[in-house]
Amino acid sequence: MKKNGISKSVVKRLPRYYRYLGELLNAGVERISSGELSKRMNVTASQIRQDLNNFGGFGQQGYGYNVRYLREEIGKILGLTETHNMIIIGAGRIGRALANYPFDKYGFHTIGIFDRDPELKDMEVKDLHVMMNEELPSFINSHHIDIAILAIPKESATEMAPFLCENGIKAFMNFSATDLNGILPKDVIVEHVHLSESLMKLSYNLNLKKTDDDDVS
Amino acid sequence: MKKNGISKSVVKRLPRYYRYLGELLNAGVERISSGELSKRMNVTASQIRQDLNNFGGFGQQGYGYNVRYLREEIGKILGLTETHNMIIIGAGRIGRALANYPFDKYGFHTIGIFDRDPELKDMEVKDLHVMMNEELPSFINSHHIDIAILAIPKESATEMAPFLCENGIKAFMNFSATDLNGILPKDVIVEHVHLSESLMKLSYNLNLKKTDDDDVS
DNA sequence: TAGATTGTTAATCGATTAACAATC
DNA sequence: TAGATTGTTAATCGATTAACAATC
Repeated sequence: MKKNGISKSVVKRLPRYYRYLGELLNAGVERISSGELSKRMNVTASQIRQDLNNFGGFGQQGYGYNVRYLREEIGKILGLTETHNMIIIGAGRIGRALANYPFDKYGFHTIGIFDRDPELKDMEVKDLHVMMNEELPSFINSHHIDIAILAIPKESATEMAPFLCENGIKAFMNFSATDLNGILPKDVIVEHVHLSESLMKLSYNLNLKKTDDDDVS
Repeated sequence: MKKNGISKSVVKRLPRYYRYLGELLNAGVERISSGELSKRMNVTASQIRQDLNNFGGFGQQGYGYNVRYLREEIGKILGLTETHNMIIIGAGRIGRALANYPFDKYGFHTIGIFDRDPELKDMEVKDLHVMMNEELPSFINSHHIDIAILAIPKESATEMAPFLCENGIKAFMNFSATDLNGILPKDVIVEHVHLSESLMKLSYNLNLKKTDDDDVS
């Protein structure tokens, strides 16, 4: 197995580069130097060059980087040249909102949304109809699913995630308040979105600022 | 101004400690050692002790940490002892889903939801009625708002965020695909939730795994 | 060619882990 | 008291920044 030499910090920055390059492209900018980009993105030019050179030399001395080309290359690295099929587990407000979210723009297509509540069966969500959890195994079996989005409470998530793995799911975007620790095969990929914890970080910083301001006065 | 000596990496872990301690408390666990907690959380015991000792000595040699006490102290550090009022900008699916999200559990109360679309005016969302953006200044003025959640597209966000700052907002939870770079006062706090970029990270890792698997076969 | 800017090596900085004396 | 486990210092590791030779 090829060892993965790229650090998480670098990978986390790739989508951000991709986004800025997209904006530049839209603005009709043809080329950009690491120095210019660093100013826009509020990072060091050094970091940009280091990050990119993990994957190859995409620039040219004396010229900089071709915006379109660099964006395409980062897209390839991120796997955005292929489309990804997703299912959403949970047809509550969050699940439905995510089904309507414009992920298609980047090739992430939601092709199924599931719930356990019979009341929601067949409910129309975007261009889909809510299916029951019992239908999951056969659906997964007959479609190629890359990602399952868990839009359910943590109790359901700890139950559903292993079940989905048994049925072949290899990657999750998890909105529930659990890390799914120790209940999934080690090769399964999980991306957590802990909304409450994001608010807590905000709260911490607000609290900090308040204390600082008090010191000043 | 008291300089903030706590690193972002540490702060990011605090809500997670808080969550695990809450689970332990619910499970009736009275005390826990850094070693025990480290196993559950998949971090080193050293890191836990280092992290906590940034804020004070909450443990006791030979005993460990009292779960209830430690959780309370982390709650204080995170500012969860006070309630926070929030407004949601954007009454689309995401905005409405967030209005119904159980943030109240941690003292984050949504007291207003706004949109620019007259069609949505007065629409019922949870226990609220959608207000128009024009009403924002007077609403902010007559209520104490800690956080504004931006559940709008990036074009609207780059317009609304500075406007909200002018009207006294000091912290944002930003769901739009922009960093709001350079358009806000430096003391304003922003927490970004870039959902598309989370999917891209997933995609990167899926891509990586696929390549690795190919090497093996 | 001269100027600009990359790719890359070396230096610095910060975060994580290890170790252990203090102490409950 | 002896055993356990913290708080904290020291060592290691990794990530970021600086510097500069290569080169377009």
